[in-house]
Amino acid sequence: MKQGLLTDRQKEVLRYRKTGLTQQQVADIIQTSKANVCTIEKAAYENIERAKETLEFLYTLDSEHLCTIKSGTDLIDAATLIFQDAEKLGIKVKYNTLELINRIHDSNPSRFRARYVREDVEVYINREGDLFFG
Amino acid sequence: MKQGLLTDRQKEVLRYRKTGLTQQQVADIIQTSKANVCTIEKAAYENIERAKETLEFLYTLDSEHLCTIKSGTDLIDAATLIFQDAEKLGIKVKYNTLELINRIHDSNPSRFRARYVREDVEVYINREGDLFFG
DNA sequence: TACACCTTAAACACTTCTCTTTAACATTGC
DNA sequence: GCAATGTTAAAGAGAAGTGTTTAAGGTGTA
Repeated sequence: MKQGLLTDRQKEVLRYRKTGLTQQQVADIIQTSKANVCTIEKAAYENIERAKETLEFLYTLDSEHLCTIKSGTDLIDAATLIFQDAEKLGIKVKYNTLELINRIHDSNPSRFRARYVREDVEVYINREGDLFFG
Repeated sequence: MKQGLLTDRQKEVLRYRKTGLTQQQVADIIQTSKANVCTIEKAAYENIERAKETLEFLYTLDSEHLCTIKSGTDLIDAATLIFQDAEKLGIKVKYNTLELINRIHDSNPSRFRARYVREDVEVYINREGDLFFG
């Protein structure tokens, strides 16, 4: 079984690139074309994305769906909604309003503009009162 | 491109199993053998491991290993330990104790129960004092 | 012992990923 | 313009992962 998602080739490229080398320089070192370095690097980042998505799924696995924050909602109203729905389930949310709003926003900043939600956000909660946003 | 590392089949099995069903019951529902459910479930957990290893690699790419927080440690003691070890390396941690505890906890809430660590957590630090937990 | 539950190994068809080359296109800075 | 950097698409060979069956081996418990 492969260790991690990244191949040796992909790690090699990422390490060299991290030191500041250009794709061409890396290509010269590992004896291939710069186009290939680009492809390998891209595949590596796609794998990293997939790894993140996988762990997100894990979080939602021991959580249950709490509510959906509809597009256009004000973040402050969203927080109120979350507290209400959590209370219905008898779960105490681990965060206060300010922390909660920051957490929602940080989960994927591009989904918000100013205080407003731009696209539906699914909210999950576990028994400890942790929240996840999908 | 597949979304995440897990196949639909693997997620399906994990979800059913999470509800408490036996492998045989899941097998009946998804119309296959219990041996196959076992195989799929195992593959799913291997994929989850690989996802974790992948992100660990990412952290280590521009960070170095700082310490390991042992299972059973109190989060407050963990924070103290981190500050001490960072000082040994001559690196100033970017966070105060409260922020630090929140960051550790948020890195993967399921690894904690109340103030205690449920499984070992690897801690990485970079020259800017950013912390990562694997 | 018998039963329910879980795990493992081998084998197979099938699909997907990986690395590679080649050739073209986009962006930036001189 | 042109040189350097990075990106993309198409195509192919080889490698790796997936779901499946069958058959055997564990573990725990009534």
